[in-house]
Amino acid sequence: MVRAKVNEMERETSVEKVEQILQGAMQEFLMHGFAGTSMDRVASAAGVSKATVYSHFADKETLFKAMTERLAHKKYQSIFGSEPLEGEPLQVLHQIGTRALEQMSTDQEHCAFMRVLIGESGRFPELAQVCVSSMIKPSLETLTQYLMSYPELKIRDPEAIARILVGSLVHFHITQEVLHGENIIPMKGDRIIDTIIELIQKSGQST
Amino acid sequence: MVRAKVNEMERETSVEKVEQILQGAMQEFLMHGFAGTSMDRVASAAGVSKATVYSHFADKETLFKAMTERLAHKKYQSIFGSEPLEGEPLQVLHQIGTRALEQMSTDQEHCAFMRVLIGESGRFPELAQVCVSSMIKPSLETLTQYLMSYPELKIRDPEAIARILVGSLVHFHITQEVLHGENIIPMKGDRIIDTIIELIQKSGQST
DNA sequence: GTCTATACTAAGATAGAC
DNA sequence: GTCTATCTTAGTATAGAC
Repeated sequence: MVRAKVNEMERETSVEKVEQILQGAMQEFLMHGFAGTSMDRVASAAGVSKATVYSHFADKETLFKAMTERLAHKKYQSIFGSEPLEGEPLQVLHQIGTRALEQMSTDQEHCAFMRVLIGESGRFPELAQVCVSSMIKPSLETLTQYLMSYPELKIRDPEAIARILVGSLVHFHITQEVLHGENIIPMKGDRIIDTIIELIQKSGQST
Repeated sequence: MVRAKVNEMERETSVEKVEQILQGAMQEFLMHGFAGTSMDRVASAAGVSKATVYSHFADKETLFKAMTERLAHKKYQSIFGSEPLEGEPLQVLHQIGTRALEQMSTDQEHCAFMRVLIGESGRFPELAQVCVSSMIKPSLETLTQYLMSYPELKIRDPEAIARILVGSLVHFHITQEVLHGENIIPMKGDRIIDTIIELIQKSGQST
């Protein structure tokens, strides 16, 4: 009885440490990238000793991968995890776009995550693929499914439209916030969304 | 006379070295990022000693910035430097899109450059802005001007359309090649281009 | 201007005490 | 399981010879 309790507590303590380490790792890796991050700083940010970090993660690379995969899942949830919207399809698309832009520009973590993911994709190709599978693919599929469920929109290639929609918004985010272009090529994000919706709408009317 | 000649030769030798160093720096920085690159390897790749590198560039950061700015200019030229296309506007747009996708997917350097630029944009915000000014802004402006010069296309917001066009294609490149998603979410780039052209065309017909 | 050799610092990883 | 202290390597930058 007592023995079991102790084991349980030990396990919980350990889980807490792992959580702390992942938090600290996230903070440092997101800020400085893989090569720019030192294990000393990770340990310090996590509030544990460096040896403790190494007792839970074999090496820097393992820790980095664990951190990134967890974050990919979290980021996908934060954009597509909310309950599905109901209503007129074009209006729903408008809301989805607005919500996505809002999410990306509000969340500083998202900016940092994009930098690290893309920046390290050459040295960690499998990791980039995990993120494609767990974030981008489901996003595109969800959107495609939605578009296909409204034949009255008369969309000839829903997959391509989904890519155009996502691509335009993500690229807008990259130019404005990730690359700090807000003051150089200023623009309201709404114009992108409005224009795409307008294009989709009119393409359905024509012919 | 002789004195001038010697000066000239010295200067040329020096310019050659600078060129070598920038070449070596490009190779290393593009492959390993800023923090992941060592000045030893840069010197080695350039075929000069480390001290020579430091005699031409104050420090690692200065060298990195010089390399990046030069490359930004080069990349812009390679996509928008070719002579302007003539012909039916929608067909020209199609050619521009195809050429851009072709360029990006053929040129391995472009992939690496995107990784570094985005990956380091948090630590080098001014550098990212230089690239926005010298690559993205002129690209968008050129396209916008082109779209505006054909009022028969009946484009309501040319700037937004330019962003959608560029954004869709660049994001496609990012998902497929930069993030290695080709086998996870396969798609022919032509579908993106065809669909956008179709949308523009139909939006002009409608109403 | 360019090289070799080196000073100095920081980083990844581990040994050994508790 | 966790910590402090330490080993070892590697990296930035410079001094001094030619």
